[in-house]
Amino acid sequence: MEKRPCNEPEVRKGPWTMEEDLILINYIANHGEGVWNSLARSAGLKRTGKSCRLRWLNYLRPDVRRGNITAEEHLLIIEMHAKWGNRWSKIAKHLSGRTDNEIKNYWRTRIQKHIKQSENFTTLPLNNIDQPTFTDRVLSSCVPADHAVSQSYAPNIATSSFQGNMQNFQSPNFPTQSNDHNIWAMEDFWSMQLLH
DNA sequence: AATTTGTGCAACCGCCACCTG
DNA sequence: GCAGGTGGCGGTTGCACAAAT
Repeated sequence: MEKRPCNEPEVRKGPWTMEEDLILINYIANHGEGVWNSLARSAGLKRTGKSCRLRWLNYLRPDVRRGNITAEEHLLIIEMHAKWGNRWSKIAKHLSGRTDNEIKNYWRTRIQKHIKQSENFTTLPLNNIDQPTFTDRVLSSCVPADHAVSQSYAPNIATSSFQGNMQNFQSPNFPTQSNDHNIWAMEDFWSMQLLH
């Protein structure tokens, strides 16, 4: 057993449970946001204020959108990152319902990875590059629409038992498939982003 | 079928700026 | 002006799951 000073409150870390989510949502519904440390204490959560704030802003807020980044959002992220660099919160403000954390993850896992791959390709002698194959790689490596729909869509919220417990709580809207309208080819994105 | 490797993402950490007494 | 508390931000880590072997 770990020893902890007896006057130091127990602090939970790691993944949030459904019960904790419910407590936080209900508390905020009744008392509003703000002063996160005292909120955590008052709500009876064994979490830091920071942890509560992060959980609320990134996952529990009713207006948070999760799931696939649309083609339009993808373009915006690239444009704004070119303009502002890693100012994720600033970028997130221009993508309604998206969080800085989500954009940051998206950039690192999809876009940055792709750019690295492309850099490796460009270091090859030109006559070694099979152009169609290169294009295929670009197309397949980072297509927003290829995300599994709701692949990780707020699993706690998505469960029916959770929704059953949540009166007056609107679950976030699923983003519409970008392919339903406005079809973009990845060449459009990367020609804009990589070639200048 | 079992194991290893790669990937995506939720959550934490550390730093800094701002506010208040 | 200073110290302590708090919020906000970007970077990093750890874990679960998928894909490859």
